[in-house]
Amino acid sequence: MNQTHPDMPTPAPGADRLPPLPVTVDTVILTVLEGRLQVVLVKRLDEPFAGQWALPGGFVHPTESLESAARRELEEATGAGDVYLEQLYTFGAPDRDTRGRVVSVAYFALVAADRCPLTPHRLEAEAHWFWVKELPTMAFDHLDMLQVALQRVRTKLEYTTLGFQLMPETFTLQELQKTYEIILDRELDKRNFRRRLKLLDLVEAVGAKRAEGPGRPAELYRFKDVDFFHLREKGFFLPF
Amino acid sequence: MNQTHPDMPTPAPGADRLPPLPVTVDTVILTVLEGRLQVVLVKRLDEPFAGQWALPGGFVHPTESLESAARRELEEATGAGDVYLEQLYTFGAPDRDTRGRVVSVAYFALVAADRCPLTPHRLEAEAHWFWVKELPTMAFDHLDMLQVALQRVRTKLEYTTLGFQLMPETFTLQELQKTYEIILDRELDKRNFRRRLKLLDLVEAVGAKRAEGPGRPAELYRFKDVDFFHLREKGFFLPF
DNA sequence: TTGCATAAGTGTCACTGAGACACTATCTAG
DNA sequence: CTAGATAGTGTCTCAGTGACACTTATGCAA
Repeated sequence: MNQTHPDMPTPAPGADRLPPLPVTVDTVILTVLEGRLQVVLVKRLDEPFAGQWALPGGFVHPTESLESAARRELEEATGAGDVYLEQLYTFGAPDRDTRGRVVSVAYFALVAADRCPLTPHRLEAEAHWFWVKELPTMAFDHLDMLQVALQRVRTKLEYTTLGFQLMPETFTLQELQKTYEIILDRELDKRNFRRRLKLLDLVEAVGAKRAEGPGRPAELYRFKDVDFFHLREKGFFLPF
Repeated sequence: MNQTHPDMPTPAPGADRLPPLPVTVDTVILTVLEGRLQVVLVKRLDEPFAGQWALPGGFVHPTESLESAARRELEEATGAGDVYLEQLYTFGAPDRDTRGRVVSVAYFALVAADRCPLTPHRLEAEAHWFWVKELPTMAFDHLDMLQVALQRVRTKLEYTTLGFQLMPETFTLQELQKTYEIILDRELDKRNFRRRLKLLDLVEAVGAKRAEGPGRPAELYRFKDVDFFHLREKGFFLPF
């Protein structure tokens, strides 16, 4: 065995101690807005990559957890608190920042469009929603982060209740299906989709209807309180 | 928006720069040995937790990637190179190390028993294989790391070819099934298991047989070269 | 008010994969 | 050559999935 042992003091002495590294969090904030899957990017002011777009991120403060740091970035970027947030992957290639070694813990967040005060028009110049199919050049390895996030979200959408995070309190089944379709980037069958929801007992009608222009008005639904683990035991899947 | 921007120089100046953090990797090294799922733990020599068992780990060197660091720890601990290694999760609770803030990127590895030169008897005193059902008290949050690794391995076993990493070059179908059973901690049906293998076209007979004492000798198999993504398209699952 | 356009909502059938289950084949050792 | 041990194989039932078309409820314009 070797004499490098796990974990060492921050300021404390240590013979085999190596220089500490800057640690940042970067957050992939996703929403469905205007019928498109969109991500928040902020414009960098400083070098390197000044003027380019990047994921919102920043340093981890000494006293906060990684998730707290990510949540702080999230709130600063969108104003939305109490949002679904999940650790994605940690990027630590030695050359990922041209200035020196920086380790970045990436998170992703799903924000319901109605809980997110930002729209493309209300945003200040330095932050914008971007359609994930129409991205600008991005700084660092942030495009990689986004790709990983998209893959993770699409995969988890099919076997978790992740998609619910993007819906408002009440919604029509068509809206829910549309959200799934936008994220998965393919069409789903209306009847199969609804059969599945009924089978898993995930939603309940609130008893009201909503008319969207002409045509029969749609029932409004809300999510039932389902505990995730119970669903897993029932063989939980949502592969529409 | 705020003025903390993603990523900052290591030695370079910066107004909003925060103190860098020690970054370590810890590796959950798993194998199936003596009919049990086992994990490598090393005995700590220094405080804190001196004398307790911990996952092999250490500092990330300035010039190596996170995965390289994990692989280095892996080789130091087991002598085995060219092993399946995957990033697991990053642990960064402010109080996870009593000496100060340390961020640890956890990895897990699957080592085929026959490629791993260690056995419980050949190991030096300070490192041992432990049955995952009979663990000593562990330092830091390393028990959490192990739990996360076990869950991840069990989940991925069912929809990837992860289990193949634990098999020698050639093997009998019973040995393969046994490996799956040990990791999943439940019994599998022999015929369903084999039907599945045949259906997915994952293995091929090498044409030789092996007699294990009395009884009909077993066919020897090897894994076919299968590309993972092709399998996913075919709706890849291995839920035996 | 009528009817036309629009969107919501609903059921069936065929196929495939999964789980449960028991016997036959091939070898070794005495 | 016989007994004991392990390897290897097929069927049936059930549940979930995908594909598919018509009826119902409303708004609006003539």
